[in-house]
Amino acid sequence: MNPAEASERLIKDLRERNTVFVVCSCSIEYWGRSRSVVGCGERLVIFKPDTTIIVHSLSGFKPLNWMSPPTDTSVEAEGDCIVIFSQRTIKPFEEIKIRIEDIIDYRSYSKLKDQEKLDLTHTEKDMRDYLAKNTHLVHPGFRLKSVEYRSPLGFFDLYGKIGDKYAVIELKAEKAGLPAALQIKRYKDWLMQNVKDDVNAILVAPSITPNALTLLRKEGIDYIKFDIKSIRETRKKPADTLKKWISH
Amino acid sequence: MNPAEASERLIKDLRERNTVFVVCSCSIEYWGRSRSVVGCGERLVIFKPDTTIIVHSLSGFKPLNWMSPPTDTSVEAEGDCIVIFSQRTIKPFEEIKIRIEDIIDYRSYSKLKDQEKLDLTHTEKDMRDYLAKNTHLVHPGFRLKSVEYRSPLGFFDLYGKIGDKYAVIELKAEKAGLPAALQIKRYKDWLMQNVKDDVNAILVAPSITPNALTLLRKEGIDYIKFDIKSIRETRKKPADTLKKWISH
DNA sequence: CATTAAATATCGTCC
DNA sequence: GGACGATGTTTAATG
Repeated sequence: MNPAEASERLIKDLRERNTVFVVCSCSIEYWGRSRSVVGCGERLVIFKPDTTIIVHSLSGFKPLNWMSPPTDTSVEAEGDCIVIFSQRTIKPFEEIKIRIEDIIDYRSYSKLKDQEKLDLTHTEKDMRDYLAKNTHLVHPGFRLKSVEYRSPLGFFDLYGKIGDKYAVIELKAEKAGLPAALQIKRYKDWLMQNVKDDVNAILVAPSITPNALTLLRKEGIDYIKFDIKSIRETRKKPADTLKKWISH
Repeated sequence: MNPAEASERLIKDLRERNTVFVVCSCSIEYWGRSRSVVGCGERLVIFKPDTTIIVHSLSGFKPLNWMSPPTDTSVEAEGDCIVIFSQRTIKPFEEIKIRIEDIIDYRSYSKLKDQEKLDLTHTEKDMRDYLAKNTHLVHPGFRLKSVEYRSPLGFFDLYGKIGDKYAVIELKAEKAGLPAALQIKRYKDWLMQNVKDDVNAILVAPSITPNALTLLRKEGIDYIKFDIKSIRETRKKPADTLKKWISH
């Protein structure tokens, strides 16, 4: 398979929206939100049916380079190389040029199917839903008025009253840091200025950094320890399937 | 290749730190920072030499599931399936179980090599370096004292004086939003409380959201439009290589 | 190891 | 399409 043939095959595969996997030596240039250049090395290039392009190096979670769909892509042989040039067709406009110098393996797959959706739980959204139904865990006297209340300063995760006082609740599914503390501080400040002098503010999180806790103390904001992971066991089992493994 | 044989081969490949690429029908469970479950579908599974595991579905940039290194992984045949169980050996501890029901393609590669490093430019760091050398672009009278000044509230990108007044400069390489505006506001507030009454604060960014600009106006903070992409052309060319494409 | 901030962040959602 | 916030964010730098 010479460069011209390889180009032809890739063009055909991309046209047919096949999934393509190429192990190759390549160099890459990227222009867009930032710019990047990398010299020749052996990498894994993936073309997905939705026109996503991903280039993985041999280490780490993050791709070396990538293009998010929708992209337009051209392929051509250029001497001993195959040059792939791809442009994103919506904002932010981006471009990538992959110059393949040596194909180590080329695989393509048609008609791959995946109907299943990922069921992700124990996120901040789950925490919000759970505490909205179990308001006593926030405070015995908390009366919920609104979930995700849209204030000019941002969303109040939970908003309501405790006795006569308004109460704003900020939730974090993971350890709360300074940004979270500052966030609820400005919610409290805003409420005290614009709604009523006396306001309850509570930060709910599984843990908190010392700096954040100090700030809360100073500002008269409560911290409540709560971990959605320890409460919820709503995880579904993976769907059983009737499909059998076919031995060859 | 039956499940027992496939397991053996995968175990061998993982032991030898080969790069492995498996196209298969699989279901996946994840426990860790959150939890996820997904039923059986056709996906691309990548095992990297550094023990990274990535599962890509047929669309989108983001993997369906993944494990960041370092991980320990076990593989075993279980009836018609191959079950891969992997645990992260450092914090945060995480686990993934991939149940492969049908292998469509199995490829492994040894001795892949990639020495090249990505050269990324036009980032905030580049912008900082550039403006530190061209302070007049921030303000004709700006005298730089410190880059990345460590204050109790965080880093001041640029810090110095304009005339008698202290000046704090916050840089954004992309459009500045509310978070950026709030960030420099609290820098300014802190300086006015702890250093001196009168402080210059300037946000430098290529563009800004209306909300953020309104807040800056209200707070007496200046906004300067500056785009590092329009200034810098420091991008290197990809390294030429002597390696020739070998036609078969 | 914890904290902090940037990132080609990506992604969803609401306006 | 812009703006805003969560993310299994990841990654790097630094104390």
